[in-house]
Amino acid sequence: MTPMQQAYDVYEDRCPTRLVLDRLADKWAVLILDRLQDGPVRFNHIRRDIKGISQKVLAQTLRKLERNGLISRTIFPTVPVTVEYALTPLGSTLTDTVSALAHWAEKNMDAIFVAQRAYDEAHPG
Amino acid sequence: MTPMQQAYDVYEDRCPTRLVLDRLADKWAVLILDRLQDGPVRFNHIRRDIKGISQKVLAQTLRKLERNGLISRTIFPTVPVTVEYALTPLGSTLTDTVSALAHWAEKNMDAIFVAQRAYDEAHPG
DNA sequence: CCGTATCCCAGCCGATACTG
DNA sequence: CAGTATCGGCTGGGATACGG
Repeated sequence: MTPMQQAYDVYEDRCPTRLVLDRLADKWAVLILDRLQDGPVRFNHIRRDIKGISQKVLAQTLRKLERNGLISRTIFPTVPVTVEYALTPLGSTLTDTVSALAHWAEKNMDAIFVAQRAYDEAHPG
Repeated sequence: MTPMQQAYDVYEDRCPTRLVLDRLADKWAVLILDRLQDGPVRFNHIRRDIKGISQKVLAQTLRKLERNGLISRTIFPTVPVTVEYALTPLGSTLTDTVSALAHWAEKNMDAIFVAQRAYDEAHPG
């Protein structure tokens, strides 16, 4: 049994890899992390930049990322209130790691699309 | 706008990173890929090793991985039939990349759990 | 041995409307 | 500006049963 499998048995739903993957799997999470790489950004600024995300889902996703210590939330008592989101050091190291995955994806996307077409032709219906 | 965001705009649901992430996000996918690292394995062998997965979900997940060219499916016309699943070269390079993520997760799991506890205490209810 | 067919439910996500 | 409340659709996954 490999470490990965053992980890899953031991931690069950607390397997570290699953924990991280579940966070990254959120439809907009990686995009949000990416958006924060250049520095702190306000809520509606993110909303405008990431086209198609709703207020609810943006708030939800930000909460999850915050709860896992990947981003920070800072409130400025202006009128009206201003809130800034930023990568934590932890979140910053994660985006570095995710970049490797993104590079793999870009490098191999053609191979994946070829495989998909081949599979779909070989399995009609 | 960063490359990642642009990629999302251009490819929409065909963004390479999302494509890969969606595959890895399947609850059992990474565990299956991990199980195949030592060589080809038969269906029920995987099922036994990965405790808790149902036949339906195992079959489903294997199909998705196969469609994306990450694993191969070989049928031996024995009686009863034997089927072997194995990592493709493409799948093998992906698991290498995923290992980096798994290492990050293990290395930082404590920090994540601390963040979660802190968040939950700061946000009761 | 290797699957598919069904039914069911929890959770994600979207749209819309409303508030400090 | 930065959210919450509500409703509703869709899909991933679990349980169970059946077929080649």
